[in-house]
Amino acid sequence: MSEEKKSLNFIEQIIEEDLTNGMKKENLRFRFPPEPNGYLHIGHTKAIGISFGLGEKYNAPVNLRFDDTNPAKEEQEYVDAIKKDVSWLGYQWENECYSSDYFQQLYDWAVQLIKDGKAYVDSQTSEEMAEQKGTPTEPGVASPYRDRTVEENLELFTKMKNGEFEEGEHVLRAKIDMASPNMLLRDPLMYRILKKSHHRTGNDWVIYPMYDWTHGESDYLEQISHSLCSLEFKPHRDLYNWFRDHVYEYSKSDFPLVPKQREFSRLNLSYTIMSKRKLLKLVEEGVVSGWDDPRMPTISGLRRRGYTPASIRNFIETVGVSKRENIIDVALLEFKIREDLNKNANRVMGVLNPVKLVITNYPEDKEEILIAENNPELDAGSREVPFSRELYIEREDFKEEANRKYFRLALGKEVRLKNAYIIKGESCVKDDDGNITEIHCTYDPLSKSGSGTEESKRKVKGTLHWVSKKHAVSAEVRVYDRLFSDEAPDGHKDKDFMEFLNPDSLKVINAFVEPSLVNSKIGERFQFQRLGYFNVDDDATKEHLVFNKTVGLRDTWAKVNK
RNA sequence: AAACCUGUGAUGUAAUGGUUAGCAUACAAGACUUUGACUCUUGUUGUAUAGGUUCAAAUCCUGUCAGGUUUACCA
Repeated sequence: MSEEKKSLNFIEQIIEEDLTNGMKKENLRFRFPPEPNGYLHIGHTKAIGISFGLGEKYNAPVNLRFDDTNPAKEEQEYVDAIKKDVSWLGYQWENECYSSDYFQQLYDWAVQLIKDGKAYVDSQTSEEMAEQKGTPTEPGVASPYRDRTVEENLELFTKMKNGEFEEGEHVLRAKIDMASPNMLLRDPLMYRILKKSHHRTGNDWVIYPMYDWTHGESDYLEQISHSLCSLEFKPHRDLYNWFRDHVYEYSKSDFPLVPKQREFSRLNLSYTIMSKRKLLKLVEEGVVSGWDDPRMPTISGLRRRGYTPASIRNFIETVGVSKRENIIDVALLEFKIREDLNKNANRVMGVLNPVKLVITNYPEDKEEILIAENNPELDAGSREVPFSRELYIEREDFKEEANRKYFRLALGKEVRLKNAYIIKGESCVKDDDGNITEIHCTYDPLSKSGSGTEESKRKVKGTLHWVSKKHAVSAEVRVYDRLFSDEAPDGHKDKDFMEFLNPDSLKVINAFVEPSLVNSKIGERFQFQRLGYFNVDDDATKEHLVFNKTVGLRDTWAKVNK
């Protein structure tokens, strides 16, 4: 535990600096502010990890705030899903907040701004306003309504609030600077009329505050010390500060602390997309089965896929925080889940691509119960696995002839059956098309695993997993591949991300697994030895087992074999 | 040719002017192995570029180049 050696990321450095400049540690407060218009994805876990991580590090409160200022897109379903996902990741929020709870306060402040000549009602169309806005290189021009009197503005704004106008007739704008090089400062909108029911406030309001007017003030009301967001909000910072500084003048006695916005780069993962809008499209077009499809980069998808909260948190930790654009190799995420599951998942045997193996010198009616260790990494005990004359092994684990690089079963070659005996390939049976239907072998009765005999200690190069044919339990196994075939599916200007969909991202297999798995529970995770990590899918029932392949084991042989 | 932000191996990040630029992943070679896994050992690749300041620059300054962001009644 060398605390002093651990380096700080740039946000931690800012906080440390604020602390040395006199900010009290008790005043540290953070927030995670999702809009409830979709499910959380792996990209959000970075933001979650940063703010909640800071909360843990400084023992400071972190609010979960729903940024719900657009009734057209937000739904309770998403609120529930977001809360579930954040909790599942293992974070606890101090307060559950809603921007919509601040609508009245925001309105009151807006009225004050109008009275101070800092805001006005504009009555042009959005097209007209867009035209006046100018471009980054040319200044904008003032709206003809910019100099309305305070009285007129007040009257119009009140009528807007009272629902006396239709959508689009008027908006409230902050009066800042139409010539600012920062386009966001060219009299940004504060309110628009939206005659839609809100998931929390119902029909109480027909004017809704815009993001910029809402977000910073919500931070201020909650007395957030550091408001952390992603880089695309950097240009908003000037506006954040403008609003904040005015509101502070109105309310500093009640709310003395001034929040500070800082920006970090968002997370991008290779071979996937991270846009809610695009993920929604995958769901709506039925490309995936839902937001929690195991191929989705959503938290709910990863959860269903078999990822653990710890693996995701470790991943985020390793990725770090900076201000540069990045694409993180999905291999790192896979490493993190393997690392966790290798340590914690019990080992079992299952055969995904079965071929029959007959041990010709094993007695017809004999059955044995063999002992198999659950997890060599842990003291996780052992289980019983039935063994008999006829087994299933993987089709890839047998070749009639093989070179010395091939460690598996071949005619005349020996391998060990995991937890069982050493066998030797003798012959195989083929159908009319030349496909192998049955493999015949002989076994060495003295080589039984753990028996302590000389024969049992013999080294053979290969070890195969297997399932006793008579005792095998059939199971549906869903094998996933990446959803997109391109490293950056939405990184092409000339091509739509849908063009890169991988048609083979899901394969459904009928497999045979060892009988101990009939008692497995939904969500339970296992290592299928030599194959990978699998978990029990939500669709599984007692009668019909369903497994998801979380991730394969690292496979050096597959690389050599290519 | 606007403003702002960002450039460190393949990827991500560290070094906060001061030893051979560290760590993780990835990749490669080997050891071990009743999982071709895990673990262990070893190895390859890097400070965008040109100047400047300094005894000393990845770090500070200037130019160049490259990438990103901003022109929603979305957040």
